Amino acid sequence: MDGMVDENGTVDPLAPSPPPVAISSVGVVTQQQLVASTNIVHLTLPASNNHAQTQVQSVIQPNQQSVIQTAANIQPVLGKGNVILVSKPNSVIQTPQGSLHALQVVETTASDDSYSDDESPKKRRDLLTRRPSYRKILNDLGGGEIAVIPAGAIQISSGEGGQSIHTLSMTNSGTAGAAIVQYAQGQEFFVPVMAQSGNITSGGGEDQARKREMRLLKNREAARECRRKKKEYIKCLENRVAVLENQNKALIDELKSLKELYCKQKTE
DNA sequence: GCCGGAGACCGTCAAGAGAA
DNA sequence: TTCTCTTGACGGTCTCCGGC
Repeated sequence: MDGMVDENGTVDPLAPSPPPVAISSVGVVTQQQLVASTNIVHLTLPASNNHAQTQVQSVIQPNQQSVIQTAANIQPVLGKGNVILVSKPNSVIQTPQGSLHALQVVETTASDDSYSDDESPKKRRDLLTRRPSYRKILNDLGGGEIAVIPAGAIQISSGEGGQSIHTLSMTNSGTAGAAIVQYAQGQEFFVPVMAQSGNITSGGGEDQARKREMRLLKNREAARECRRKKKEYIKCLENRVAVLENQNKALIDELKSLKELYCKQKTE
């Protein structure tokens, strides 16, 4: 999706992504979530007081400088050689030639095999030219699991040894077609319910109407999902714009100071 | 309060792509 | 070839806001 920069420096968000990279932590990075094809990485850095943690967002471009954007000001927890602008709402950590010692960029082999060597040239070209669907983007972003769930409450065990059980409750599950599934922390998603086998009629007109109803219901839900993904995608792009603008600003500032330094040395 | 424009959201249709 | 999924396009509804 990103990583295609034209001669003007503009990034084409619809351009295909390079193979994703994973960030392994060295020291300060305690948690990371790889957002693969957009190459946006969410990191959680320990704040200086050991209480709060600081969310940062990074855009990793394999052949370019990396940018780390922070949602809030962070303390300079990284080693020497890094440029950290903590006075601005969106800080930038520049890593020219790997000067960001806290992070290592490593190639992954497991998360994406779409660039394997035995791919046909045609398929490769398709991958390079075709715009990925929002679903693919969202899957790359780490979400997007779709499940068909029977009516009733579901418990999910996410911790080791059965700790941390979450309960999903389904509302309006008695209505035909679908139910809202509510997650414990207020998140909701919509699950179409499969037609019960006893209710399916074999009559011509009625069957047609039922089929149409099902199609409309599915499409309605698909459209809703598509819009949601599109919004998320646009948000992602906006974040990226902000990150790149900050990077641009930082580079301009750096250039300015280097120029001044050069002029000073020249006059001496 | 009323009206009109803007923006957000929704449902539906249609076309294209990919899977079966 | 058929089916399903995804998404752009279109029109409708609702809400908010500024002007009158």
